[in-house]
Amino acid sequence: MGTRRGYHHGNLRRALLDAALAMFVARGSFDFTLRELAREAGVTHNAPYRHFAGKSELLAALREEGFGALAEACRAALVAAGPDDVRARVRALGEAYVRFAVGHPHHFRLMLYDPLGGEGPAPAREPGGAFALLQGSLEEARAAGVVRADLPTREIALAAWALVHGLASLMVERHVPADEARLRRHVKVLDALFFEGASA
Amino acid sequence: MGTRRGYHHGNLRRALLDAALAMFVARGSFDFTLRELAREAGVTHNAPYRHFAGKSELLAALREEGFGALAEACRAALVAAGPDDVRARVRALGEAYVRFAVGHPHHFRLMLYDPLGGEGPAPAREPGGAFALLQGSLEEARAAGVVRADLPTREIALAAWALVHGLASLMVERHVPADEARLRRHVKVLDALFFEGASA
DNA sequence: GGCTCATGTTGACATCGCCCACATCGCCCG
DNA sequence: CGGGCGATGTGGGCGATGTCAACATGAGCC
Repeated sequence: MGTRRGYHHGNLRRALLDAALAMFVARGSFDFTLRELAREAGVTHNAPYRHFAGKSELLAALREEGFGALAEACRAALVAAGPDDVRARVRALGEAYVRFAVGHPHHFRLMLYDPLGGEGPAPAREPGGAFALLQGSLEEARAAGVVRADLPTREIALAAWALVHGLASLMVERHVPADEARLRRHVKVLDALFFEGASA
Repeated sequence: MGTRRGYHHGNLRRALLDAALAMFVARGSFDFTLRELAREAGVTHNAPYRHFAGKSELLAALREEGFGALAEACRAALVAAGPDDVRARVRALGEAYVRFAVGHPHHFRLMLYDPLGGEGPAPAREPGGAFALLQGSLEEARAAGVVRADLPTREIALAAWALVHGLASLMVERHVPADEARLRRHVKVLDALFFEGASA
């Protein structure tokens, strides 16, 4: 990790982010200390301030990374699902979303846990474009005529997002055991709820 | 608030909890300080330790209260919905859940945000019995024959919970604007997804 | 080769969490 | 009714933290 060669570290920013992530994988919480990260990186207690204005800014950077990773996971799931079966694409998306959350619970929590910005105007930031992907896939599916026709696409998209995000959240917070079987069943339910006819 | 009459405060515990709640309504975060709460309550920096072993224990107490309040809100919604229309009962539950979250975002966040307990065995704590209520209502509905028949009740219950919890979470985290219209539409979607035939 | 600016260091201060011993007071029991 | 005891709050202290300001170092560019 913190293999510095001389006076300068080389890539302290990265090292700090990694240390922070490792820190709250070890504990369950985000209450690490900046000085601790500095020590971990082999640097004095003030070096981090050259890269982040404070703890909150460091967390924001991590959050950003998390959003990126989630979006990437979703895109990867889409290409893995192939372009043909629009219905399978939606399922793949939902599954990837939950799987990311369960696989990176700390990142997911952090992303979820923006400090509320002080009640200001709603930022309306969305988790890494995942919702846009989902909405797009649902539009494909609708165009293909497999989506149930009694609800507008926009509402279905929000419901699908909530369904998936809800399970992810419940599993990450361990209100529901995060086992594979449950995940698969949930995706099937999602399929049954939003699509018409038997699943593939 | 902190109207103490003499050496003793009278109800410091309550005062501290209220102060803590007020504190992260003011800011957006839980990073208040115990000393600050003590000042707010008009006692010295060590008095809180007579009531809570530390900050985490105070937060746990608040969480507990939140769970209680949520369960109460759900029960109230059930009685308000009346005993007859089992389908309306489910809708009322979902609506109450989201409404609670939107109405008490800090409490909801706090409840959501259990420090992960250090990766130990899943506590499987459920948000104030809300899930049990939902499951019960869905069983009523199934017995009445209004629930879609192609999915087991257990799965439907989990999906309904996820759907509702997901929207609550998305709204609290402001990924989705928390307006009334959206809430109502979402409840309608929930109804359409899980029940058969047109809604009342 | 020297300048400059980003990066890291050193020192300092107010504050925090938590530990200690001590003070005060409500309340029970004789 | 009065003494004592346990619960509650006080005061002081220690190590650690976040953040500020001044200084040191060295990489890159001319």
